[in-house]
Amino acid sequence: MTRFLRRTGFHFARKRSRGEAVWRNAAPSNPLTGGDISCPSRPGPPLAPAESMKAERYNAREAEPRWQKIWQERGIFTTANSDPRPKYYVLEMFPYPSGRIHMGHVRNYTMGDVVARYMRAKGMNVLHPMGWDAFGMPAENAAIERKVHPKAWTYENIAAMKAQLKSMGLSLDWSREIATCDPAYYRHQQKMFLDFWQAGLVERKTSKVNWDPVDQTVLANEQVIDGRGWRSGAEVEQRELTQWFFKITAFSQDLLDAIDKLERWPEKVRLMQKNWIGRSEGLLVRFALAAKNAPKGFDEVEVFTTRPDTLFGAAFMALAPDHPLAKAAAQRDPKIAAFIAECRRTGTAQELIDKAEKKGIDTGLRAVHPFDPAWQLPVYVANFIVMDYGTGAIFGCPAHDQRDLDFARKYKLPVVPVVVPEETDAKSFEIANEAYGGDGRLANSRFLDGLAVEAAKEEVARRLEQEKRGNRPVAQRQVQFRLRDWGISRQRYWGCPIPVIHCDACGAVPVPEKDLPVVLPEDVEFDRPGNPLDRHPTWKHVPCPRCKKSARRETDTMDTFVDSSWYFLRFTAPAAKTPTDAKAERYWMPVDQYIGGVEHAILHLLYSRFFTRAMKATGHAHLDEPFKGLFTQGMVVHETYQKPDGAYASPAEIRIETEGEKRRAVLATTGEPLEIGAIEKMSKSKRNTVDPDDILSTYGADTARWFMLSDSPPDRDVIWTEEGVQGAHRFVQRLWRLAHELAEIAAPANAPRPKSFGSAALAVRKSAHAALAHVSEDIERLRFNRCVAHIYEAANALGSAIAEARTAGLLAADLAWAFREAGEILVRVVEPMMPHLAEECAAALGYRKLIAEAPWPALERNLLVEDTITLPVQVNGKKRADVTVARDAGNADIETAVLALDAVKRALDGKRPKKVIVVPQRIVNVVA
RNA sequence: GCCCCCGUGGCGGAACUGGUAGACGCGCCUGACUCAAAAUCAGGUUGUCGCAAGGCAGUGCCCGUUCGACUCGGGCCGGGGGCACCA
Repeated sequence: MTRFLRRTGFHFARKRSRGEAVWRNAAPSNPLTGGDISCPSRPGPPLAPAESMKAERYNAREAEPRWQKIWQERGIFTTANSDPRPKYYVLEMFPYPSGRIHMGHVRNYTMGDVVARYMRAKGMNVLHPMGWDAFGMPAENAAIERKVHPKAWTYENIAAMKAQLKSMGLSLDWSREIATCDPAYYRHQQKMFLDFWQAGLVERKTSKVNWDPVDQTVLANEQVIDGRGWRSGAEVEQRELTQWFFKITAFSQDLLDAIDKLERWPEKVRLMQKNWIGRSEGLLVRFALAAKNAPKGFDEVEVFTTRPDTLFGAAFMALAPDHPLAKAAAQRDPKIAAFIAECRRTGTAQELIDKAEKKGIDTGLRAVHPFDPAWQLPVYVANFIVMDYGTGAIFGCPAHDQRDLDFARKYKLPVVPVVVPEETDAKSFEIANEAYGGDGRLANSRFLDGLAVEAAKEEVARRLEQEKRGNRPVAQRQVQFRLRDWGISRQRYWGCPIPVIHCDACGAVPVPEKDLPVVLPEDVEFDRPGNPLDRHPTWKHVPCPRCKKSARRETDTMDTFVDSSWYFLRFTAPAAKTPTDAKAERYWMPVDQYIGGVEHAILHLLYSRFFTRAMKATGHAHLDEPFKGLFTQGMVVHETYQKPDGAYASPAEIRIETEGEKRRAVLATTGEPLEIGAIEKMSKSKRNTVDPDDILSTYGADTARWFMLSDSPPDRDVIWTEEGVQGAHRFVQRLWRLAHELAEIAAPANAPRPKSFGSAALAVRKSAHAALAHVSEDIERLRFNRCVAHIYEAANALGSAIAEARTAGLLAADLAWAFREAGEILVRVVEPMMPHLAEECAAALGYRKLIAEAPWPALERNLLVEDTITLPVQVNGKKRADVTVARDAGNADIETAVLALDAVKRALDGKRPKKVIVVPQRIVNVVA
């Protein structure tokens, strides 16, 4: 299974123009209807499935695979790059092939599919691809635990998940499928690594990492629990390792600035990214060290501050434990060394140190205040200063920084307020246990007194910039970012090899392009911890490409976030010989609508934004921002059930019993009572998962899709309930029955449009077009729960109209025509959400083509406006009556009509109204 | 600790830009069909007073702006999320 993917690519895609279907595989045409669809799985005319069954119920299990097969055979979801229509690129975050899809996937892919099908109906050339984020640790864990090769495990999982996704009836272009573990994919990633390197966007440097000594690998921060490796339980060490980095910080400012232009991104995500990048403007200030006891080679300390205005409130200076000066001081004072060692130890237990006390030790060194040579500040080493932000040293101003205040109180340092809130007396302003971080005027600050905070910052910067010491200004303005470079080295097997060869003579040498890809060797053992690439007998040993002497391959592989940072670009031309095809990339990018979980709000999305910029810089892309529209969907959550002994029971094992409005859960087998617990994210540990396979086989894909969209706004969590699913399933059946009822009474497919419509027919048309208008708008704004409500409403209205027509006995031609129109609109607007049912209903209505290929109905706007309008009438803001007037009635006429109403007369009690407010087309308020 | 978001019936949620609060669904109640049940169909369902017509209260709590506030402003309470010694 080396090439499981058949990449047909765009050049093989069939050509077709809009509206002209090419149905090469179709069964012989029905002579009466022309290019009919027929169902390859069953003989007979197109109406067979609906008519011949004559069953009372819609059988999703039989119908869904049948339609899926027809769609596939017609290739209607295969997208051509050469299509002249405007493009629309819909993408859902591709899955990790864990082996089974979960409900979160069902929700995610359903949403994307609704958008894709809608845009297709609106005449767009839609790209809606799918692939696999196929590298990663679970495959290696499986290899260790179950002795399966990561590759075999991964591809088996892909096959299983693909089958599951297919059963959902998603309109995906499977011809573009990619798997990131395929050398055909990662070779381009290696090429880009080299290009980035050449462009100065890759760097090799040492950094501190969490090292698991048992598993012999680097752990990500989230894999360290209470200072121990999550798998091995071994105490994690801080190690200095030489690693490869992508220089994402080269784009810090641009990544920040561009966020404002991402208008179709959730505000929440934009804010999270801004905070993550964490820009702050400040001043680098050089503090001279008092000469008498400064260690050799140190005559000053540089400090970064965002509050230079508070310089006269300085009480101390503090150094990070890793600061070079702290290390120098430790060498001659064992007490300082001991303190630094203590800081290192608490360094791993994240949660605990968060609340840890501010602690420090006086080094005995003294720093000189930049504005007053006679003023010396004690220099401490402190546990709350980190080396990798700013300069690893600060000056502490206790009055205006809580941490500094806590520290000052502990070590009895002076607390002098230098910023005083407006309209507060500087003399009486005191700091107790809360630092003052607000705005105000400067005080106790010599030449700064009376200035506003901003002006004081400016004044300090101006003065210190001009002052020189040793030929350099004492201070300079600086912008700091919280964002760090992206370390991509992982001591792992199942990842993209970093295409570098280490030579003792030449250093790190790029693998020549002709030797790409560097393919993972398949003969590896997982019997020992550590990276199998590192101990592979042959793979590692290669001649240096430059000097030909024996050299070693880089055995680290890339962080899997790299794989997912450009897959959306690869989808535009998945078979291209270069990472991207310029023409296809230009046509398709950016992704118009990207849909996925909020958990990727920062890392994946920020890395992708960086990668796209880096690809632009190296000529592989034409734009900076890959995702024009982003939507983050909520989770699927479920009730939990606990037995008296605390063990959890799964939804499949329980039964809900109701007594009036009381619900209680019991174990289905024994009737043992269960406690209904909190509604939580579906997880194995709480056993509150629902298997999509069970739902799909019991109710069918359409029911699952419909329920996923119906209950909650898509960005919020949706509670999966059995009752809700059954409700969705009832609607599936109801629509199906409705279609069959309509088939009996509606006008034939090509009946001529009546010249005019009576009131009954008009009402049917109005309700259908109102639904059409609402559904269109709500899909465009991704408000799927409202689409669902409007479809319910339309179906209810249509059902009532049919019942009325039945009662009346006589069916006028105009009403029969309106019924047909309404039925077709209803089926069409249902299709993005329940595509199989829509096809089935359309067939029942005598529709001869695929509804999935039918254009979106044209909206007749004039049906949305009424001749008369009913306005609510308020008296003093409380609704008392309604008034019906002509749509274009003047305010004076409305006022007269309102004052004539009984309810208004009663409320006014014979008095004259003070005022009558008429809000056109909205409301009337009478002020008594 | 800092930043952000959210509080509406028994439940999930509607309510466009300040203009009829509770659309639609779930659940529940009543009725029809049935020997019965399921399914289906019809009706009801914010609370409260009332036989009714209708009245009163009501969108976490308090205050304000407005002819009019779920919506805007201030304060508080509760829930969720992000970041975390970021100088």
